[in-house]
Amino acid sequence: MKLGQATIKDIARELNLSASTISRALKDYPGINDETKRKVKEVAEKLNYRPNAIALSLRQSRSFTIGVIIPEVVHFFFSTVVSGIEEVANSRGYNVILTQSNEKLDREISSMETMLSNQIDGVLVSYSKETKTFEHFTKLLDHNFPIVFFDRAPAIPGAINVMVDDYQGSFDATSHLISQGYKKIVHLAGPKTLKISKDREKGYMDALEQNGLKYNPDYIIPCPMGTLEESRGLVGNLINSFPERPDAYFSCHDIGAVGAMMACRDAGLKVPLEVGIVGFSDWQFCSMLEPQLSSVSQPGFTMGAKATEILIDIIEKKLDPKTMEQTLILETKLMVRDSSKRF
Amino acid sequence: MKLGQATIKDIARELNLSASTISRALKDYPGINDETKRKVKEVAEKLNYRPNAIALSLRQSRSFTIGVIIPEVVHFFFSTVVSGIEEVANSRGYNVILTQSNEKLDREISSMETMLSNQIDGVLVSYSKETKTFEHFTKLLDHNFPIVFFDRAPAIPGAINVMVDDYQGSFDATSHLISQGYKKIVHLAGPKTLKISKDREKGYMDALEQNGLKYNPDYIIPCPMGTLEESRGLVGNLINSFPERPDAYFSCHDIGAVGAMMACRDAGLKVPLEVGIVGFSDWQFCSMLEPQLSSVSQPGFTMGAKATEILIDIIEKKLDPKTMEQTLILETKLMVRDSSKRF
DNA sequence: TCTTTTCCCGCAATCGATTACAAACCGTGG
DNA sequence: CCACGGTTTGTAATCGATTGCGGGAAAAGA
Repeated sequence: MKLGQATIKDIARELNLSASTISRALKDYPGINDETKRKVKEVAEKLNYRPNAIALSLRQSRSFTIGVIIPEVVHFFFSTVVSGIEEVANSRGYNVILTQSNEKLDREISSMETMLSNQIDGVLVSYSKETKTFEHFTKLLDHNFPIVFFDRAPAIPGAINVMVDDYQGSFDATSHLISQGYKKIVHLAGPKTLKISKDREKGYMDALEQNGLKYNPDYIIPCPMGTLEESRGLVGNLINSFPERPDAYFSCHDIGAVGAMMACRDAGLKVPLEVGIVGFSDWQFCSMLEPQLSSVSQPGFTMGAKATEILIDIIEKKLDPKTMEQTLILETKLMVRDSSKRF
Repeated sequence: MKLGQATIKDIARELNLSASTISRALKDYPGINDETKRKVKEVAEKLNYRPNAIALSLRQSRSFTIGVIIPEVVHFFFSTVVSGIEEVANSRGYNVILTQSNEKLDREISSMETMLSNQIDGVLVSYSKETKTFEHFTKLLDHNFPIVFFDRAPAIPGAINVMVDDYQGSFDATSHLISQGYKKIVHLAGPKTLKISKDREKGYMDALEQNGLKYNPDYIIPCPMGTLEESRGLVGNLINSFPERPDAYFSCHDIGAVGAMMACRDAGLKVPLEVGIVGFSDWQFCSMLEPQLSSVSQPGFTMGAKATEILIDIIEKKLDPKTMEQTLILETKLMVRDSSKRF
C-alpha cells in the first residue's frame, strides 16, 4: 500500500528465511528455533511490521468487523447506542462500520449488501420507518448470518432483539400523570410501522383502563414526522378546537413533548398546573428546560453494549441463536420532573 | 464464509469456464463472446453473486473504506459531522469505520493502528483533548497517507484542516453582547490544548478591545470539563463573590451557557434583562429553552461533508495535499435569540 | 560408520478476484 | 493444403498470511 508497510516477506528476505517460518515465529509456534524467533521479532519490530488484516480476513473469511445500520446518527438516543456499540466492539477486538439509512428502505438494503461484500462478521440493525418487509434480513438469518436488532425490532420469528420495555415505560408515564390528577390525557403517537410506537400506545391505553379512565380514540394524535413544529401545531389546534380541553400530554418522544409544551405556553396555559407533560427518551435537554421535562429514560448505551455482546457471542459461537432467549428487554425509568408534578 | 456466498469459481464451475473468463465477462471486457457474457451474468444473478470486497482490497491495496476518529459520538456537534461524513462517503462508494477516542490519546493511537492494518484508504480525525504530540499522525503524513483533520486541527505543517471560523464566531458573539449594552462580559473558556478554545478566547478578547472595553483576565473562567454542573457551580460562585458582578456570559459551548443560565436563575437574576448569555455550537435544544439561548451555529454537517470530499479527492489523486489550500474555514452564524436580546 | 530420531525449516496450496501472456480455434486467402 | 489473422478462452502469477506435509541436516544411538 501507499505506506511502505512491511510484509512478512520483507522480514523473510531480510533474514533469508521463508515466509512460513516468519509467520510461525511471530506466533510462537513450536518447532521454531528460539534464536530464530528472537531475530524475527527483532526485525519485525525494526520494520514496524503490522499484519495485514485484509489478508487475514480473506483467508479466514472473518473480518473482525461488525456493521451497524441505524436510521440516523444525529439523534441523541442513537448516538448513545452507537457509543455503547463502539465501546464493546472495540474492547473485544472488533471494528465498527457505520451506515445510516436516513429512514430509507433502499439505503438500508444497499447498506446490507456492501457490508456483506465486505465480509462483516455480523450486523446490528435498527430498521427504518419505511421498512415494512423484511426479506433482506430473513434471507440472511436463514443462512445463519448473525443479526441482532435493537430498539426497533421486527416481528421475525427467530430474530434476536434488544429493546427497552416500551410498554412498561409508557404505562408508567401514563399512570404517573393519572396519579397527579390529570384526567384527559392525550397521547402523541409515533408511526404505526414501528413496534415501539404500538407498544407505547398500548401502554398508554392499558394504563388508562386499569386506572378506571375511559379511553378516547380521539385523544391519540399521530405524529408521523416527529418534528417539533408538527406537534406544536397539532397541539395548538387541539387546545382551541377540542370540546373538552386535554389536561395532559404524553408524547412518544421528547421532541413532541417540547412541541406540546411550547403550544401550551403559546396558549397561555401553565405547565404543570393546568397541563401535565411527559416525554419519552430522556434526552439531555430535558433537565435544561423550564419547567424541566419529565421523561421516560431509555438506557441507550446499555442497549448498544448488550446488543453488541450478544452479537459477538453469536459470532464466536458462544451463543446459539436457535436456543437462546430471543428478546432482551431493558428496563426504562421514569424521570419525574417539574412538567408533570402537581403535588 | 458462513453464507454459502457464491464466488467467481462457482459460476465458472457451473458453466465449465475458467475464473478469468467470468471475471472479464462480468466487467464487460472486450474479447469475450456476447453469448458467454449473457450466460455468465445470468448465472451470476441466479447464484446471487456478489464480489468479495476483501479479495479486491487485498489485490488492489485499496479498501474503499475511510476511518473516522472522533472524541465521542454522543455529542450533538460530532454526530452532525459524522452524518455529513457518512453521507458523502456513501455517495462516493466508500465505507466508514468509526471509532471514538473518548478523549484518550492511547485509544486514538490504537485506533489508528487497527485502521491501518485494515488498509483504510484515508482517515478523518478530530483529536482528543489529551493529545499534545502528533507523531502518530506526522509519521503517516510523511508517507503521504491521506489524513484530513476537522474541527480540532493540530498545528502540523502540511496537514489539511477543515474547521469553522471559531475566532470570528466568538468575535461576533461578543460584539453582539456589547451592542446589547452588556459591559462586564465573562468568558467561560475551554481547554487550552485545543486550538478552537484558544481561537474562541482570542475572538472574545479582540471584540472587547475593538469595542473599547478593557479586557480583564479574571473574566476568563476555565471550564476544562465542559459539564453543566461545572459551569453552573463556577458561575454561581462568581455571582456572589465578584466585586463587580458580571452582566453577561459568553460560553465556548452551549452546555456551559446553560449552566450559566441556571446559575443566574438560581440567583434570581433575569435573563436577558440583567444578564445576557450566548453559547457556542447551537445545539438543538437552544431554541427549546426559556428564554431561548443565543448561540454561534457551526455547520457540522457541512464540515463532515467537506472534509470527506477533500479526503476522497486526495485518495483518488484529484487533489494534491502538497499544493492545495491547507485549511478550509467554514463560516459560523450567530443565532440571536432571547437570552441576549435586550432591545 | 551407518541408521534412526529429532529438530527446523521450506514448499506449495489456499482464500477470491484480477490480468498479462499464452494458446486454441475458427475461417480465409494464397 | 498450409499459414496467418482474428476471436475467444485458459494458465498462472499476484496480493499477504497461514498451514499440512515433507525434507534436509544434525544429533543420538547402534
